[in-house]
Amino acid sequence: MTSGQSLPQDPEPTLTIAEVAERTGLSHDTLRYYEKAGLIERVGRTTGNQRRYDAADLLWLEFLLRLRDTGMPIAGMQRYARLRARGDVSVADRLAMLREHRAELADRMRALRRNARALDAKIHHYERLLDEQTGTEETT
Amino acid sequence: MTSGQSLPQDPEPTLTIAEVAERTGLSHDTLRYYEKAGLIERVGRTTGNQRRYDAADLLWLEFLLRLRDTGMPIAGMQRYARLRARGDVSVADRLAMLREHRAELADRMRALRRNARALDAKIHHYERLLDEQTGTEETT
DNA sequence: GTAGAACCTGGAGCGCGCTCCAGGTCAAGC
DNA sequence: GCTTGACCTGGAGCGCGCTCCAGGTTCTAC
Repeated sequence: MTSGQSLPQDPEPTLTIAEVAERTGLSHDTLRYYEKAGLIERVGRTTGNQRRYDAADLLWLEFLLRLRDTGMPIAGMQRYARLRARGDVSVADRLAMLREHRAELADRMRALRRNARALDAKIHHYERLLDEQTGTEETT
Repeated sequence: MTSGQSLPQDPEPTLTIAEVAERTGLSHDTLRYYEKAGLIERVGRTTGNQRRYDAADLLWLEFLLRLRDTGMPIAGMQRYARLRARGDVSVADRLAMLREHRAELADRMRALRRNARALDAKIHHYERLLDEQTGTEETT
């Protein structure tokens, strides 16, 4: 019933911060910062107060990274994390957030495609220009 | 021979900073900042030292915005602007920069599409989940 | 049991891309 | 010619998302 796809296997909190940093590409500092910022719910600890992450933490971090990489600011992720912490009652709100974020992403992707086409045009322009220059110089 | 498409009409420097701000969406401060940073070559001035932009300035600004909006940092734009200032001899270098930038843009767009698909999956998951919840509550 | 690496905390600092401010000059309308 | 709003400059400040630091604790290997 609980998830567990495509990841290590242990549902137990066994990953050190260094291992999670390695897997997510985040730095130790960023992981601690995200936790302090409330993006990650309090991570498990050893008796000696060192963090031990589990597979679910890793999945959640990967999701956060998806939000981040699609342009959601930390404040947005905090809002989402707070909703998530409230459990199933917040599913509708989370869905609304995701839909809105998805729509903004679509807008930005459209804009990028427009700009990419314009860049392509400029590149082609320069390619032609260079061909001419080179041709001219060769005949000199 | 000099350009002049799709824009006002006057090749003369007649646009005040306010007008350029309006057309580009940049603030007055940002326009001055870009000039100070060397992104825009010294803009024309009135005898009273006030800026007057011409159509070419506007085209260049629009191009800069395209670079910015596709993720090029200021330092990159500065490099490009310096090349441009050297004239035709730098066409090959500018082309190389544009190609590299275009390739990075393609990478980022690919990553965005991947992330967008993952978000869609999550959204659909929540939609199904919500349907179930709602259904359950209705029968209560 | 001890060395050395990994980890902890709170808080300061940084790079980026602007944005704001103070204190002045200029221009357009009356 | 005067007012008022737009503009000027140099430089300080800001919000974001980390990143670094000091000073201490814990873990691992020997």
